Amino acid sequence: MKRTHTCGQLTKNDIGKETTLCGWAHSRRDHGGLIFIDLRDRYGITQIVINLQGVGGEHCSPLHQIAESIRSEYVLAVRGKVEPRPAGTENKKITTGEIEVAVSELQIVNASKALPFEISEYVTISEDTRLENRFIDLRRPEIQQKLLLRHRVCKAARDFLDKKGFAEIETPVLTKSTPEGARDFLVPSRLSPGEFYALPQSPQLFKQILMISGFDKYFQIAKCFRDEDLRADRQPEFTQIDIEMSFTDEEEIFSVTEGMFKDIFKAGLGLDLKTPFPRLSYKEAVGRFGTDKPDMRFGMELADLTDDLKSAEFKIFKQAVEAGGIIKGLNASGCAGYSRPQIDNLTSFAAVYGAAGLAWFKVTKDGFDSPIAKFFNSDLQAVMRKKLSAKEGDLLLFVCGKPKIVNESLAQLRNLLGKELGLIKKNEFVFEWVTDFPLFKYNDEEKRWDCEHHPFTAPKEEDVSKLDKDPGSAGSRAYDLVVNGSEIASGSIRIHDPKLQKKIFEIIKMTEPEIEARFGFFIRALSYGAPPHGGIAPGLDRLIALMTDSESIRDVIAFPKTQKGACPLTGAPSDVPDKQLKELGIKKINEVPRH
RNA sequence: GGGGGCGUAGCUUAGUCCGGCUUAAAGCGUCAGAUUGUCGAUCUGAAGAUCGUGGGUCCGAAUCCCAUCGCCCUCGCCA
Repeated sequence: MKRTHTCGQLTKNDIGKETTLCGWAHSRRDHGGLIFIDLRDRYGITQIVINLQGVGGEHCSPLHQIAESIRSEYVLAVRGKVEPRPAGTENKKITTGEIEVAVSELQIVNASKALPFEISEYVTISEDTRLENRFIDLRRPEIQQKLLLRHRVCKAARDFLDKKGFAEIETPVLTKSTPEGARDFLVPSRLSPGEFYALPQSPQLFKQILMISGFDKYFQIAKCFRDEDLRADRQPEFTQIDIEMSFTDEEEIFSVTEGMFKDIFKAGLGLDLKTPFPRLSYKEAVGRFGTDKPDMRFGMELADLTDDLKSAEFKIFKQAVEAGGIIKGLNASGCAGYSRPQIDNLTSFAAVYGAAGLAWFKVTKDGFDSPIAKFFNSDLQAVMRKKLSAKEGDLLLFVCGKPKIVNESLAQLRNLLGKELGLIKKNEFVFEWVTDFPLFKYNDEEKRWDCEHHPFTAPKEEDVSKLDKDPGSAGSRAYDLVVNGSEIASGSIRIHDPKLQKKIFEIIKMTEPEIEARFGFFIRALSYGAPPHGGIAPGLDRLIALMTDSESIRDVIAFPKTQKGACPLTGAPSDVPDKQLKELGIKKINEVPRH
């Protein structure tokens, strides 16, 4: 039997039609002479009815026997007539709920063993079990909707970019290891024993070479690989919508990206995004929110009180400022009622991000209530109130110390409080561009400069002259797109001058032979007429997780890995036969016995 | 590498602090039977558990101790 309709398609407009449906037996409700089966496919559920009276059969009729033998998740093909449900028995929860199919022919296409877990919206199954049985888990409509949304987003991105003249070009998955950023996944080469390919962390160099080759506007929905520890929002392989263009500038890249996101949100969620997205500089973002990816769905901005409070009689603040630190605070509005344990929780939360402590002040009608209030005279208290727009009933929280720690811990506190205080609306997406990043950050451990973004990012033109004497003051032409506190895309205008590219490598303390060995091919490419170019790469997995309100990107990846990088379904990674290793010239290190 | 949480029938959990009325309990699912308007169907009955694994303490361990494995969150890491 060939299906004529899907299980989500038939409505009262189809009443009277003959139809053939194929799908899975979602549930069976057996009333003896009357059997209902919910037939499910990815489009929906249609109730089919096997009625003894209707077909003039008896309990032992073949049709009835087949219906009785059906179990959960059997694959069925049914032929029958679309009929209205008797008045009062309509199911308003499903789109096909006004009709049912009276079965005249019923075929079990394939049986199913009893399931390891129910496909039901009413039970939460542990992720472990779900991933081990992903073939069943992926039948859950909730997951199917997420993957189908992912498809619509990819298609919208492709269609948009195609319309704008971008060409999708594939780049290698087996490529050259260019460590410097994340750890590479390595693949041993059989034909060159002892040598390795690396899986790309991104198609960065290839897309730049495509620009050099004149492809002008490139994109690729590209798999990227990084061998680092996993998180809820980090998988060892992930997908980017990788974009690069020549003869371009920030403005053009922003507008292309904004147009693409407009189409993506329309196609994925039916939402109309307002463009252009607001912009703020790195400096402003860190100043106001403590982070370069602020969640701008709510306020609660940080205030810098370093100069105001360094004179207070409070030793901890004083010492922190003398050591080159800063003092910043935020106003947890309306939280003066927090108990000591609640505040202790906030303190230990901040401690996770390195904060040595949390100074707090409850604003009451009699002034500040805090164990350390006595160290802050009324003038200082007035300044604190003013800078944080505090009113009675508020709770003021301060962290002092190294700027990085103060900003990071307060930014995290702000996010936590934003959630806890219900300042965040559901289904709201607030976009912002963060621009004007510094080009370098200092690496204390290795006593050298590191690239803030990556070494192919162009410095601000006016800062090129600063590179020699004061690299730390140089700005970059990098930009991030942030949505609801998540970095959702990152990019830059690139370096197209081979001499400048070499200089950047030198600043990050790469030696001439290292540069040659790792990036020689790329510098050579830049030397043959490289056009100015730049691009951006939205992370698809995080974007879909955000759009589907998923806790983890594992929910928007069909076959994700666990925290140890394992695939519970296939059992990867796994041992391989010695023969395979031998061919690759690889020897196992004998396990050293313990004791 | 560090911190935290979890692991008990196929699934979801209770029991674990404070060892013994536990013959390890329940709901869902499964299996058998009944059932003509259900849609998380219902009713009757049944089967189903190395309490993650290994070791130890004890008269006695799901429960206490040690080790180990797995999963999740997180710091570091992720140009």
